[in-house]
Amino acid sequence: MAKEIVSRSENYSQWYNDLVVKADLAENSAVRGCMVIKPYGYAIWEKIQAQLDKMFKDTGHVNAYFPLFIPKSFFSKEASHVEGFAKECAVVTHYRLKNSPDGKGVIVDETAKLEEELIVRPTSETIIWNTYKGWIQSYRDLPILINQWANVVRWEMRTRLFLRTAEFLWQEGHTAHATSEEAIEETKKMLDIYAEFAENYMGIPVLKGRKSPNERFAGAIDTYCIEALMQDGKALQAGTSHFLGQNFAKAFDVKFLNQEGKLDFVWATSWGVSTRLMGALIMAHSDDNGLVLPPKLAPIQVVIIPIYKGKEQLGDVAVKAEEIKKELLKRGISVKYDDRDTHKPGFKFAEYELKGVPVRLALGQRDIENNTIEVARRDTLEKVTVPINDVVNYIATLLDEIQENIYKKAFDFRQKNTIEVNTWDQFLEAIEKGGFIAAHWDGTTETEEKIKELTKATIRCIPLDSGFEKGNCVYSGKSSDQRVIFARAY
RNA sequence: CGGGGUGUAGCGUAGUCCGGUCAGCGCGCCUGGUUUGGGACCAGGAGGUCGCAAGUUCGAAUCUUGCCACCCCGACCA
Repeated sequence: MAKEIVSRSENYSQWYNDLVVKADLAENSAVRGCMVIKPYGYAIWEKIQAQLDKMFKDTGHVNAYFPLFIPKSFFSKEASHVEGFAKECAVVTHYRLKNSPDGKGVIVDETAKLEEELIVRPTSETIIWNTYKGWIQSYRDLPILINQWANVVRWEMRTRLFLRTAEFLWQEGHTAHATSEEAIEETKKMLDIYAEFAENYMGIPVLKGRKSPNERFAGAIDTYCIEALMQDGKALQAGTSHFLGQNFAKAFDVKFLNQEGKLDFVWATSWGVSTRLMGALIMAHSDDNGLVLPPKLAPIQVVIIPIYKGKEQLGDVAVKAEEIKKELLKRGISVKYDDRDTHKPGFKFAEYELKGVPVRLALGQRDIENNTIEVARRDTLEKVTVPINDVVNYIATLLDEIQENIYKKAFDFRQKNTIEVNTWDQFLEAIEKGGFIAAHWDGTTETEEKIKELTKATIRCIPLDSGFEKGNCVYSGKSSDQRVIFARAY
C-alpha cells in the first residue's frame, strides 16, 4: 500500500484531504456531509476528550445529557438565536415508515405526522434553559455548572472532513449564575482552559480574544474565542465561550430569588469545542510525509520495528523489544511493537510517519550485538543511535522535547506570519500573503463587512491582551483605540 | 443553493467526440517461494450490473433525459 499524499505547496487543501483519509483518521460516509471517524482518528478525539473532561471537572463542572431533539417552538423563543440557526436545521416531521405501495422499499407514513415538529439540535441552549427553569428557584440552586458531550447537526452547504461536517461531535458547557460578574468570570475561565489545552496539549498557540458583534454567537451578549493560525496562513476558530447575559433566562422565564428576596433573571454562559480541533491539529503541525502528532495526544507514542533476517533473528530481537516495551509502558508511555512479517521495515517506517507516531525505534541484530537501538523522531525526522540501557529515559525526555518543539515551531510560524499594518495598501498586500493582520478598525459593522467583501478577510478577534493604542481605521481612517486581528479563515 | 468539473474492480486511471473483438492498464488484494537497517522480487490467481434510473437502438461505458454522490469556486458556518 504505497500511500502518497500531495505536497502542501502543490495543493494545500488536497494535502489536508489526503492526510485525513490516508492516515486513517476519517472518511466520507454514505450520508452527505457526514463523516465516519475511524478508530485511529477517534483515538485522538478520545485523548482530547479525556483531557478536557478532566480540566472541566477540576474546575467544578459535571457532565449530563440532554435530548437530541428540540421542539420547534423552543427555538422561536430567543429571537437572534433562531435567526442564527434557522437556515441550517434538520427537522423531524414524522415518526413512522410504511411499505411502499409499489413494493419498492419504504416511504414516510403521512398519517404519522408529528403534532409539533422536532429540530435536531444544532446546539442545546433552548432545551437546556427550558430544563433549568424547573431546577432553579433560589440563589441556593446556583451556580449550575454542566457540560455535555454530544453530537449536533448543522446542515452545512459545503463540508470538509473535521473542519465542517453536517454532524459533528463536541462538548457544550451550559452554566447558570446568580450574577453577571460571576457569569463573565466563568466565560473567561473556560476560554483560559481552552487556550491552555490548545497550547499545552495540542501544541498550538492561540490568540484569545473577543468577537466583533457581527461574528457573535446567536443569542450571546459577548463571544470570546481562541484563534489559531494554520500553515497555509488561514485562521481557524478553535473554541468559543459565550456570555449569554439574561437572554435565555428571559426567553425561558428562568428566575430566582436572590439573597434580598427579590426575583431576578439568571445569568448564563455556554462554551464549546468540537471535532474541528482535529482539523486544527492536523493542519498546524503536519508535513509532506504525513501527520505530526503532539506526544500528549498521540494514540501511539512509540512504535518499535524489528529488523531481522530469518526467524531465529526475530526471536532475539523480539525478546529485547518486548523488554523495552514493558519498561516504557511502566513509565506510562504508549507503545506498539509491530512484528508483522507481511511488511518490510521500510514500509512500516513510512506508514508510521504518515500516522504521525512521535517516536520510532528500530531494533535489529546489529543493535543486539552493540547494545544499541535506533531512535527516530517524527517532528524533525532525525535519527540517533543510543545505548539500549538508556533508551527508556531517553524517550521519556524526548517525548517532552517533541511536545515543546512542535509548539515552538507553530509559535514561530505564527510570529513570522503576524503583521501590523497601518494603510489600506499594506492591508491588501498582507492579506494576499496570509497570516494574522493586526490593524486598526473603527468598530463599525459596515467597515467590517466592506473589508470582508473586498478581501474575504474577517475580524478573527479583538485580542484580550493587546492594550489601548490610538490609531486610525485601516479602511475608513476614522479613529480607533485598539488593533484587531484580521485574517482569511476556515 | 448558484457556477464549473468528475463518476469505469478497494484506489488511480485508458476507452466516451466517431455506438458493434473494449471492458484494458498500474497499485493494492489472494496463493507459493525468495526476501527483510527507508515504501521488496518472481510466478500464479481472484475481483467490474462501466454512479443510479428511464429512454433511443438490432446492439449503449459510449447517444438523450432525470436523479445521486464527490471535488473546485462563491454565499453560510464551530
